[in-house]
Amino acid sequence: MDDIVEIARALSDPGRVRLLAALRGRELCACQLVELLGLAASTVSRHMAVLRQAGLVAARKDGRWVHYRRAEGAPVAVRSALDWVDEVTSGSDTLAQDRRRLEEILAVPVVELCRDG
Amino acid sequence: MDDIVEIARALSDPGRVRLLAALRGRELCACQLVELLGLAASTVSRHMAVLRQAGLVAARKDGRWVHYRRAEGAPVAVRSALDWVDEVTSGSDTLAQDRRRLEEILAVPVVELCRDG
DNA sequence: CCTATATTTCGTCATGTGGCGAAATATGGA
DNA sequence: TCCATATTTCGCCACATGACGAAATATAGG
Repeated sequence: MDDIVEIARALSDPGRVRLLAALRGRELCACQLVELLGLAASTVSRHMAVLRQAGLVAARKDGRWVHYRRAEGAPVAVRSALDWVDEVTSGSDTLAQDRRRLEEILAVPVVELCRDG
Repeated sequence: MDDIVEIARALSDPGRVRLLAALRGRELCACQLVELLGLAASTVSRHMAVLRQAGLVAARKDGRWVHYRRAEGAPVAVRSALDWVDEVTSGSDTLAQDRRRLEEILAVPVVELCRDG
């Protein structure tokens, strides 16, 4: 039961749901996520730690950058939670806006994005 | 998105998950839920208010008693959330214990249960 | 009408959470 | 080696949350 509660807790914040939605089908580095949410890097880092702790996302370190992606081969609780998020977030206006903003972010080289903010 | 977050928040407490699990396939009155969780009546009442606010359960007043049940004909977000809970809680030890305890509680007439606590 | 009782609301307290900036920790490159 | 920079950890503050008991609110029944 604790795992369900932990997963639900991870999903009980708008920022974290936006992060999960952004990570649908792709890998993003921390600075891209910071840019998307418009929060302090430390705050986003904490959010990602919560999502990782719940088993929803995985991290891969590549030099100075950390790339996040959704968990693969995760237990059923996690997988169905992610499916639930996808199913339910399809009609959200905020997330549609995030998707557009993400296109802009992805157009900028990562190095430049991080340096200039 | 707000609805997802609200649902997730409602599920992010062990007591509330236990309440939802107990309400699977049956209606229970407040005092039975109080007895099951072993918390103060006021606390359980607040939990039920949270679950109701999220659209996960409905209440029916019958004289002095209030009977709670899972929401029916609810939006997709709610229905799939409940499915997720059922899917994921099947192997929980705490909830198995709750089911046994619930059998005992159901064996006692409601009037007597409320009066004696 | 008055009492008993089932439930909710309210006030309070301890604890958890989300935000930030500053400091600490890597790592790539000069 | 030393510097720039990407990320995390830490300390702090404001606010949300969960617990309780007491008080308020129904309602059944004498």
